[in-house]
Amino acid sequence: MPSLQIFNTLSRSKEPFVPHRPGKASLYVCGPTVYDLIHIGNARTFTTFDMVSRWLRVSGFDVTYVRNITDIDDKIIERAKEKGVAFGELAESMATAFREDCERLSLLPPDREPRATKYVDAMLGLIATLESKGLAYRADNGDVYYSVRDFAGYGKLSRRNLDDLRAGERVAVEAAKRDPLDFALWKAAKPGEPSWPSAYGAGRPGWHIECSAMSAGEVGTPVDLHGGAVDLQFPHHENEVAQSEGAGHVPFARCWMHGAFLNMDSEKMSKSLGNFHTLRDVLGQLDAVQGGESTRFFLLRGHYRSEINFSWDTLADAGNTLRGFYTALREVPPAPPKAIDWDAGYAKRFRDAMNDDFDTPIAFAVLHELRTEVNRTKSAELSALLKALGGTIGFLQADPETFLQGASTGALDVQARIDERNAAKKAKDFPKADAIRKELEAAGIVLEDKPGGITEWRRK
RNA sequence: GGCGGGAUGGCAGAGUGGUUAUGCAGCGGCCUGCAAAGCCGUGUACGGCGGUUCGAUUCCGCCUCCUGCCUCCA
Repeated sequence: MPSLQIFNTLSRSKEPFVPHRPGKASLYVCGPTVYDLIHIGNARTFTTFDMVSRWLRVSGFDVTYVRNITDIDDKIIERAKEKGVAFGELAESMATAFREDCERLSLLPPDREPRATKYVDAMLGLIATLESKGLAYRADNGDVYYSVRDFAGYGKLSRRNLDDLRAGERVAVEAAKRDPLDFALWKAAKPGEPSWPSAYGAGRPGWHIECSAMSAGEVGTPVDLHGGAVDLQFPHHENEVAQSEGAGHVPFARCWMHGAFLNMDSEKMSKSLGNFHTLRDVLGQLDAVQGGESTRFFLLRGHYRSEINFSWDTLADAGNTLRGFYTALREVPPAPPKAIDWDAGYAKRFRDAMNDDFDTPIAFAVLHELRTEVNRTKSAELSALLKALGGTIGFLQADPETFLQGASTGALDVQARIDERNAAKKAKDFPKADAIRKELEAAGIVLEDKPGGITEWRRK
């Protein structure tokens, strides 16, 4: 049986997944900085790792999934100031919004969701260790920096040569740094800013140190899998490695996973380009019942290491495809669930695809073939298998009728109109029956006459 | 300047040295009072130029174009 293979950024190749402790799997994902609502690109990354954590569990691992919340950071301070609220208040409200957003996409809550503000002591401990090893220094401005050139392995994750980097090209270099590439571990507090007491004076943690501290604190080192989107590869993850391994946690992570971007019109989303959608914007345009899973499907039907392009058309396309699955489940009600036999047929092919670096496009192709066979054979067993396989990565668990009928039809009493139409049909008044069909279609409702005089309906 | 990803049929999206996934949309057929759903059938697409090969979309070289990172970034 081919075991799970994962593309490791460290080696730039697929490797068998072998956790540090047999049977256990630890997964640490860099979570949101809670200064604003998440956008559809963030949603892609979190959905990817939700899929990963589910598949690890299905594969039999005892999984500990950690996804932190960064609730102290420059952007939070800045945004809170603009809004005239305490930084903690803003962080709390955005964390709540994040939780709601995750639910809409059927993201399971992680096992642990540590917050940076609860880890300040651990971060300071780490900084002290780095200082004692000569890897950190206190600068004249009160900040504490990591001395990048003193860590021999710097650049090994992102494959960068220190001398090739163009530090300061886009952002002014802080004058207090010994080397432009050094990064802040601890920032001295400016007046009015939130701060914590420390041996370096009042201040707050730098951006990268929290993940080093929280990962080690929650699951120890090495963590089996550490994930995020590609943009975190450098500098964030590179700096995490420098901090943790510099402090003696070697290796910090056994396998690094990086998800590709979701683009807008083939370009990276960014606020300055104005091509930016929050997840809420997107879901707000979609059917309230179908939108969440349709979006999840849209996000996972491409491979996680391939870029995907956002457009309303492809989103709608994903929704159509998903409806096809639910139609099959409606027409052929699944038999009671039972354990999946992974050693044969569709399940084996599905598993082999997922085990090949989470190849969801192939996995869905298998599901499509299974769907066709369900429709052809009307087998309740196969229908149950379809639902079960979909369920392993968080799909097809809704009631088919509920899903297909979508959100509220408002004041329209669909069933009353169907009854009227059926009466007309019985009286052979086909013009009237067709008029009712057209009227409902104009309202976005499609009627499907079934044998035995039953009429079902669904959202167009 | 350094390092990286990619160009596949109308769209989305895999994969492979030769039988060229899968889906959505379209078209034809069956079914239906008409539809819808479903099933069946249908589309010889792999950026350009060379090379290796009996044979390349798949390997190699060059070129063109798109795109990412180089301390805000999912």
